[in-house]
Formats: sequence, structure tokens, C-alpha cells
Amino acid sequence: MKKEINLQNVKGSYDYLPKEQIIRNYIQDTLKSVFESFGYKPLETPILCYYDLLAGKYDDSNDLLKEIYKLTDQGERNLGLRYDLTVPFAKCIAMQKELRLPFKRYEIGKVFRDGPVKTGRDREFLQCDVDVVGLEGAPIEAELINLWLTGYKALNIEVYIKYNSRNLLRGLIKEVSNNVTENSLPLFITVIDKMDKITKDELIDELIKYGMQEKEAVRLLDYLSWDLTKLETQFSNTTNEDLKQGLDELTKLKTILEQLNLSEHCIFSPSLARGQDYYTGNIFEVYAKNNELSCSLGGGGRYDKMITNFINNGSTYPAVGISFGLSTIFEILKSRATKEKTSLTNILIVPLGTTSEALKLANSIRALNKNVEVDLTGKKVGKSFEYADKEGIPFVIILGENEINEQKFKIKNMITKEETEVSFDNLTILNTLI
RNA sequence: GCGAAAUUGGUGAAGUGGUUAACACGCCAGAUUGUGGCUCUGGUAUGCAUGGGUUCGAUUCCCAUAUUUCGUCCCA
Repeated sequence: MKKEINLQNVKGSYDYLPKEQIIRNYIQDTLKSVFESFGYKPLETPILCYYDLLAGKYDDSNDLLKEIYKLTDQGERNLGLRYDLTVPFAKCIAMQKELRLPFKRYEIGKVFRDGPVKTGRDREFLQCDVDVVGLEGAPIEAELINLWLTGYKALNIEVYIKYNSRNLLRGLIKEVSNNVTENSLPLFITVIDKMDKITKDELIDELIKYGMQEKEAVRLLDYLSWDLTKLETQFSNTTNEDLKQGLDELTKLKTILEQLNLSEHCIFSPSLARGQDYYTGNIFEVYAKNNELSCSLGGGGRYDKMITNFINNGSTYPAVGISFGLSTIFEILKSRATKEKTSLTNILIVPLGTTSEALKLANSIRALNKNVEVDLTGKKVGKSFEYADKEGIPFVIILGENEINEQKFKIKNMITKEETEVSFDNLTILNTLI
């Protein structure tokens, strides 16, 4: 009995065919080499985790819990698929008792969320995180911003970075209003995070909804339009601890960015909030220059308490990290590379009754670090050229009896149509051609 | 999750309550069996998301389900 199988991808998951996957691999390879040039080490953590580990950080009411994929194995263990790279990272740090801090790692891997699917939000997707544990202060933050800029530059994407401090936001909110509690602070920050999406009046309405008075809301919005110097002048002698710390950490970051000549790519943006409430200090977001899409390409920030609380062994684990939005990068690169055919294969060998010789020749040429494919279809030569043309393979070798007898063959350049004679005992000449 | 719209071949799509589902691209094959991108010829959906229902008859009407897109909520 044959079962009818419904040929379908799970909602929010996709097949990436070679044409797309070549671009995706290129992005990852490029970023990896940038990360490694900064001394960041690769780390891979399991996708499959104990459910309690994934859920441990949150109370039962948290919406995120609903998005964790739950599984059971044959031993009836309660498992789940990771929904981010940070939790497995924190777990890994906690398990390595001997680990020397600071620890710098990058990880590119799939994560899973059982949530609503929409553009830019899939059930299964790649995350690319770069984090440092064990370093406080602005220098490491500046280094990560530098790494961000270098990474995007390597991909030929022009970006700028917005930065702000969570402490500054907290401080300003407390400054304008006395009825704000530690519990209601995140609510206001969430509202501020919407600043670019909704109108000023709607913003004020929402702030009032959460308990702020109208004039307080107006004053807050005014502060959020100031630049750093003006804020510093205004609050130079403040006793508001959050405000003081926020201004301090921002000034230090700004100074070092200037020293590194990065300030032209970075802009202080007091309304930047970021949705997540685990951030504790400076926060950053990347945007594409001269690009109409307003969504950010990636985000990051300092989260000093997260790993500390997670591990909870008495030590403190200050941490700062950034992430690259691989799907947005992919969209940008895909829209550029429309016409160019990109084949990873350099040479196609077409055997005419010389299969084993062709396969051996392919190996010899591969030893020169070329990508070689042998056409084993047995079709007419014309078809093989058609194939090379459609795939964008730049060179073709026809290998028949004559070539074997004379111990030399012709290699044809598909673009210039030029044919070059190469003898079997002098294959290195190919290096000058390709 | 909630709301709306959509769903015809590999792709873009036209179309109709009733014998052969238009067109285009792609793909496959051929145009004197060792040379491609052009051109020409032929072949490419017993089938119109899936499951029910209405009907003499449905791809075309109705219901349910799935998926997709957009909006909204949420977003560590």
C-alpha cells in the first residue's frame, strides 16, 4: 500500500535552491572570515535542548513560551528546539567551568519559533550572533560596532548605526514622571520603540494610557529629540542615577567611536529602544544607507544580567552582542545579482567514449584547486555546451579518442570562444587561463 | 493568535456551469550523431489547492480545511 504523501514544506520553512543557496553561503563565508579576523571563535551549540532549559528563563505567562517547539524523545524526555542562540550560548558558558573570560564567539545557526508567519518572520530561520562575555565598558562595544561595519562593508552594503542607552531611556522616563515604577518602565520603553512607526499624537496617547500625564509625555518626547551634548549639559549635575549612568556610558562610547574614526557611520538616537527588555546598557541597531526600507538590518546591545541570572552561580557575566540579519542581507544581495550567472564550477569536461580518462583528468585539474564537473549524461556535444552556457560554467573541455591518443586537449572559453591547447603533462598552464 | 483577500502546469498567467483549459517563459526532443547562446519544428495540466455538498453535469456555485499575501497583536 502506497501512502499519498502531501508534498509540502512546513509553514514558514523553505527549500533554498542552488541559485539562492550560493548567495546565502557567500554571505556566511564572508561574515565568518570577518569574525575570525577580529579573533572571534566559532561555536556551535545543539538545536535540540531540554525544554526546561529553554523555558527556564521565563515565567509561565510569557508569550515566548508558546513559540517554543516542544518534542519528546523515545526516553520520554521533554525537549524543545532552540528559539535563539543566546540561551544555548549561556548554557554552554555555564557548563565550561574552565573557560577563560573574556570569551568571544560567533555562531550562525538555525533557530525555530512556532509563531505567526509573515514577511521576514519564518518558523525556521538562520540567526547570526556575535557575542562577548566577560568584558565591561565601551571599548568592546566599539569593537563590535567596528566589526558590524566591517562585515557589512565586506558585503558591499552601506550602513549606519544608531546607538542609545537603556539607562538613558529609563532615566529620562523617571525624570519626567514620578508615577513610573520598575514594573511599568518596560511598557514605556516598548511605546518609545514604536516611535518611527506611529504618529506623535498616537505616541502621547499610548504613554498616557500607561499612566503618564500629557505634559510629561510631551516633555519626554522633547528630550528624545535632543542630541547628546544638549542632554549632557542639561543633566550634568543630575542625581538621577539611571540618567547619570546612561549619559556616562554613552559619552564613553561616543568618545571611542570618534577615536576610531567611526563616528561618521554612527548616530546617537535617543528614541532607539529595541523591543527586548533584557538589554541593560548601550544598545545599537544597523540600518541600510539610502534605502527606503525602514526595518533594521540587525540589532545588538549590552545585556549584563542575562547570562549572570541564567547561570546564577555568584559570578557576574557582563555580555554584549550583535546580530546580523541574514535574511535582509540576502534580499539585498539577491536583488543585485539578478542577471549574472554564478556557477561555482570552473570547468566542464565532456567525455566522448572516454569516461574514465575524463574522471581522472578531472581529479588532476581539481588538484590545481579548480572546480571541475564531468558531464556523464552521454548526450550530444551540443547539449553539453548548452548546459555549460545555461549554468554559467566558463570553460569546457571536450575529451575524445583523439585527445587521449595525442595526450593533449583543447579548453574552450565560453565567453570569448577561444580555444587553448593544453597537454596532459602540463596542466599547470590552466592556472594562467582561469 | 485575530481580520481580510487569494489559491489554475516548473513559472507568469487567460478563461468557462456542459465534448480538445488560451498565450508566454521554462523544460525535454529534433533540424546530416565532436561545439553553445539566435532561429525553426514537435512534446510538455485526464487537470484548475485538499475534502465534502448543490447540480443531469463543476475548475467555474456553497461549506470546511490547508497554504500564501496583506493588516493587526506579540516579538526573547
